Amino acid sequence: MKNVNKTQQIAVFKALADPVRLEIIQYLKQSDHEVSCGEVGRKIDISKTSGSYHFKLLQVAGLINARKEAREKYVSLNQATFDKYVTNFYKNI
Amino acid sequence: MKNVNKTQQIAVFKALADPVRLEIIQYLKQSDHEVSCGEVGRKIDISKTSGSYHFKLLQVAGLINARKEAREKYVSLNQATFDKYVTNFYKNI
DNA sequence: TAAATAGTTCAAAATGTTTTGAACTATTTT
DNA sequence: AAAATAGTTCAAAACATTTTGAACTATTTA
Repeated sequence: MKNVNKTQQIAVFKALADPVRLEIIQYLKQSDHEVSCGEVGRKIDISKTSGSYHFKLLQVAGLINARKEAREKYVSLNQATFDKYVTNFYKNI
Repeated sequence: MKNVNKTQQIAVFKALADPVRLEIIQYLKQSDHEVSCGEVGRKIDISKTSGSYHFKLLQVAGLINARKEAREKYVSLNQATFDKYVTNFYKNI
């Protein structure tokens, strides 16, 4: 695999292989600006503990950018990771 | 998600989220012609039971085409599925 | 026709992931 | 200062995936 880290490649696909996380990603894409974890969690109706778990996984995979401001954590999609590990996956195998 | 089946979308990412299956896919891509399950299994050194399990998952996800000829099963990548569910994923969210 | 080969199926064991609730930290509001 | 809000951490429970070996079917070779 060209230029990609195999461990991250698998973390990316694992992160995408879940309906809750796909909903999160969907919401973040259509928001197209930073939103708080709480806002996302409310919209897709998951507990805050579960949200915390899923946001962490997405973050470790590099699929989201996260920034903590005071009490709140703001997240947005990291397009570069999608490009490198998803969009260009087939080409780079 | 535009034009994609959510259940298949998740099956695709689950199928890709495993090191053994990534090796299989890698081998199939560089072979660029049909190869038997046995040949792949030998190259990446997995038991035939395990191979059978992984090839089935790839097949159910639509990522490989499979054809049984007599004793042997020949497989190849299904590029259309990669295009639709992986390469175009971000665009279609 | 017996033995070998390719692959599948099944159930059990081993591993890994996700959800839950309680307890926690840090910040903001009353 | 107390209460409320946003999010994290932890351990346990619930659930899902993967590996293993034995038994099986079907085909080919000796």
